[in-house]
Amino acid sequence: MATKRELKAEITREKILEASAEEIRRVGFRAASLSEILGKLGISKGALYHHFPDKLSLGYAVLDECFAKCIEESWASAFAGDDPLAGITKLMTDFSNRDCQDTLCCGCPINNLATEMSPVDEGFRERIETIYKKWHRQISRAILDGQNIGVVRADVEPSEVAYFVMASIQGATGLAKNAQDYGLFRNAVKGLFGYLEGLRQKVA
Amino acid sequence: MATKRELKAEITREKILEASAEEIRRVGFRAASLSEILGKLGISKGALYHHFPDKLSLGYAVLDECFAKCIEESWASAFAGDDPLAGITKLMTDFSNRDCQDTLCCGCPINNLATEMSPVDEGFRERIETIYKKWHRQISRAILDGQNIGVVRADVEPSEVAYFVMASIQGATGLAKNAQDYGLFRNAVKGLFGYLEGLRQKVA
DNA sequence: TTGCAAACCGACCGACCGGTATGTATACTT
DNA sequence: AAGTATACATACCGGTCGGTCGGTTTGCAA
Repeated sequence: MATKRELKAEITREKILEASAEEIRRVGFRAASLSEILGKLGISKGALYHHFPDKLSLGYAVLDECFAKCIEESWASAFAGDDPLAGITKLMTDFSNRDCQDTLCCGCPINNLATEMSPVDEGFRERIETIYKKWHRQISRAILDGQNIGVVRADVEPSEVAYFVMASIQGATGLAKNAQDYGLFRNAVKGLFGYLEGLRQKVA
Repeated sequence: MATKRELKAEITREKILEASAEEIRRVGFRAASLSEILGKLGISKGALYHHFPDKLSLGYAVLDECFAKCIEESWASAFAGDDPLAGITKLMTDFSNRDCQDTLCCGCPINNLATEMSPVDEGFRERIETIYKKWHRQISRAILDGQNIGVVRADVEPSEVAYFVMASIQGATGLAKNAQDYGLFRNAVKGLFGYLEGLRQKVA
C-alpha cells in the first residue's frame, strides 16, 4: 500500500531525477551542480540526500531510469516490421524530423556520458556498456532475421553491421552537435541509407 | 634572434603545453587541474600565467597546437595515392594496429573536447568546427578525385560520403573507448570497409 | 658595472563544490 | 491523544578550483 506520504516523497524523487537529467544533458555529469539543480526546484539539499546517498548514485539513477529506456524503446519499435533495413531508415528519418532542437544542442546523452565518464568511473562505464550491448543485440538480431527471410544479403556479418550502424549514428549526432547544424546529421545518415541499401539482397 | 632566455622560456611553454595536453586527454578540459599539471612539472603557477592569460587560452592552445595537426597530417598522407578508398582503408587498418593502448583508453581527444566543450564554450566549438571542416574537405576532395579517374562510383555525393565516413570513425572510437575493447573498433571499421567497397566503380 | 625587464616563484584569495549534522514539521501507527 | 519514524530544511564544513599579486632571480643591453 502507498501512503500519502510515500506518494509525495516519490514525486519529490522524480522531480529531482528529472531536473538532474536535464542538467546532465546540458553540461555533463561532473559540471552538473547539485546546488543549481536544487535551486531551480526550490528543494533543499536534505531532500536530495534523503533520496540519494551521493551524487554518483544520482547520476546512475538518471542514466538507468531516464536515459537508458530511450534507446531501447525506439529501436524495439523500429524492428516491429519484417524489413530491418527499412526499419532503421525510417527511425532515422523520423529522428531527423523530430526532436531537432533538443538533440541538436545537447547530443545523445548516453554518448555524452560515455565520453565523459567511462574513462574515470567504472560504474558509469559498465552501465553504458550494458545499454550498448542491448542495443547491439537488437540490431544484430534484426539483421539476422532479415537474412533468414531473404531481405538482407547472406554474406555480411550481423554483428559487424550492428556495430557499424551504431558507430555511424553516434558519430553523426556528435558531428551535428558540434556544428550546431542538424542538416549535417541528415547528410551523414544519407550515407548510412546508402550503406543499408547495399546490404539488401538482390532479387534474382 | 633568439636569446638564451627566450629559448628557455619557449621550452617552459612547450612543457606546460605538453603536460596540459596529456591531462586533457585523460580527464577532459574542465576536470584538468592546473595545480596537478604544475605539480607534475615542478613549475609554479606564476610561470603558467606568464605564458597563458587563463585556463581557457591554455585549452585553446592545446587544441590548436597539439590536437589539430594530428588529424590533418595523417589524413593528408592517406590520400597521397590515387585510390581514396584504399587510402582510407589502409589508414584505418594501420590505426587499428598502432596506438591501441593510448587511443583505446582516452578516445579521440578532439571528439572528447567536442562532446564536452562545444555546448558550453563557443571558442572551443568554433575551433573544432574548423578542424572538422578541413577534415571534411580533405575527404570530399579525395572522393571527387576518385570519381574523376573512375575509381569511385559517379552516383554518390562526395560531401555526404565524407560526413558519413567521419561520423562512423568518430563513433567507432567512441564505442571502443567505452567498451575498453579495441576489437570493437576493428569490428566497426570492417563495416566501413564494406561500405567503401560498395562505393567502388564496377569495371564493365 | 649597473639598470632593467623578462621569467618565474609561491603565498594567498574568494567562489564554489559535494557532503554532513542538526533541527523540525507532519503523516502514520498504536 | 501520544509517540515515532519519515521527509524534508538549513547552516555549515573541509577541500579544491582558477586566478592574483608582490617579491625574487637572472639574462641582457647600455
